[in-house]
Amino acid sequence: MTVFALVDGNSFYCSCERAFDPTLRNKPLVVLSNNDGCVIARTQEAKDRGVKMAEPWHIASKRPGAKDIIWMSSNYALYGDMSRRLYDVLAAHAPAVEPYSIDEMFLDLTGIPDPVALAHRVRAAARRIAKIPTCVGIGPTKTIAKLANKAAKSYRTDAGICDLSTEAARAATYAAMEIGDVWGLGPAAVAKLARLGVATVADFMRLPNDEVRELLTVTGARTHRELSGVSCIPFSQAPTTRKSLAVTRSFGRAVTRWPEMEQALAAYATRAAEKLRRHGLVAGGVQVFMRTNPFSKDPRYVSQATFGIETTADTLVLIKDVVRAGEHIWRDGYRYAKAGVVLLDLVHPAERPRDLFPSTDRESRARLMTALDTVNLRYGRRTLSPAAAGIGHASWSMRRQKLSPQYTTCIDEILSARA
DNA sequence: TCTGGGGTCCTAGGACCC
DNA sequence: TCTGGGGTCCTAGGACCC
Repeated sequence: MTVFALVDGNSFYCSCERAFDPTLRNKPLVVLSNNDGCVIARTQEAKDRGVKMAEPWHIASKRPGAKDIIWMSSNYALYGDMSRRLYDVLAAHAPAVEPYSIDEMFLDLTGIPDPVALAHRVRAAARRIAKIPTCVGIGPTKTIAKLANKAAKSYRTDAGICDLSTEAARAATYAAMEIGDVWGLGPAAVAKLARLGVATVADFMRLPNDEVRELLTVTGARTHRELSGVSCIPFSQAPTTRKSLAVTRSFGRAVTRWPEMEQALAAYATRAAEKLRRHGLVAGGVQVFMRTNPFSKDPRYVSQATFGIETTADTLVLIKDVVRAGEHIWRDGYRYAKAGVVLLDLVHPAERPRDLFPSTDRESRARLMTALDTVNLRYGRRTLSPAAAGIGHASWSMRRQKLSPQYTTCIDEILSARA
C-alpha cells in the first residue's frame, strides 16, 4: 500500500517575501503578476479582506477594507531559490521527494512507520530552516494527499496536517468537501456533476466509475479511482523533460500596427531560443499566435500558425521563421492584446525515442495491442483498439500516447507482456 | 483604462495510406 | 447498388493545473 504526502508552502510567494522582510509578518500582503496585473499570492490577512486569487489588482485594491493591503511585484528568482531550500529540507527528512510545482512537493512515505510524526518534523524543519510555513496532506494516492492538504488548510485548528490514510478518515472528510476541491475537477466538471446532484466528494464516490468515465472521460475516471484509494498517478523522482516552452505577453497597450507586432515576435523568439539553449534542448516545431482582448467589445480575432523547424535552426533563422509566420496570420484593423511564441516537441539532441511499435508480423502486433489494452484499462484510459472496445471509430493518436509520461511509465510492462 | 505566464493531457476530425 | 478497416499524422480546441 502506497503512502504519499503533499507538502505545500502556505501563500508561498508572500511567505518568501516575509522570510526576507520580517516587518511584513501579520500584515495583509499580496504579490502581483507581471505588469502588476493580477493577484497571484495572498496572505491569510489579505484573504480575510476579500481578495480573490487571480483577481485584477485594479479591482481588488479599490474595495473598501483593502486600503491597508501591502502589494509587491513578483520576484521569481527569489521564489525559485526558496523552493530549492524547501526541497533540501524535505529531502533531508523523507526517503523520496517529487517537486510538483514551485511551492508543492510530493513525498513517498510508503513503508514509513508513522507518517504523521514525520509530517510534524518536516513542518517544523521547513519553518525553522527554510522559513516557510507549510501544510501537509497524507493519503494512499496523490489525489487523496492533495485533498488532505486542502483539508489541512481549511481547518486551521488542525496543526496543518491532515491524514486521510484510512477509509474512516476519508468517509468523514469526503462528506464535508466540495467536489470542486478535488485536484483534476475544474469548473466544467463541477457544472456537469451539479446537474446530477453531485456536490460533495462523497456524492461523487457514489457514482459508478463507468458513469464517471462517460461524463468526464478518462481523466475524470482516473480521479475517481484515485479518490477510492487506487493509485493511478505514479510517483517519480526523475524530473521529466519538458515538452514545450513558451514566451507570451499581454501588451501594455493594444498593438495595431504590424511593425510593432514584428518587433514583439522577434523579441519573444529570441527569449524562447535562449530558454531552449539554457535547458540544452532542441525544438521540432514552433507555434506563433496573436489575439485581441477577449474581455473587450472590439472585434475579435484569434489566430495561430504551427510549423516544423530544423532542430539545428539557430536564433536568427528562428526569428525569421517566426516573423514570417506572424506576417501570415496578421490581419490589419484589429487591436491586438497578446501574442506569443511556443516551441514544441522539445528533445535532448542525443535522445532517441524508444520504438514501441516496430513493424512486425500481424500476430505479434495483435499481442502488443492486447497488452496495451490491459495496461490502458488498469490506468483508467480508453482502450487502445477501438474494435476491441466496441467503439465506432479510431480517434486514438499513437503519437500523442508515445509522448505521454504515463504511457512511458508502462513501457516495460507493455514490452514484457508482448514477449 | 487597467484582466498573468507558464505548462500538460485528452478528444475530435480531416487528409492520407494500404 | 454496394462505399471497409486499420492505421499515421496533423491541427484545433477544451479542460485542467500552478
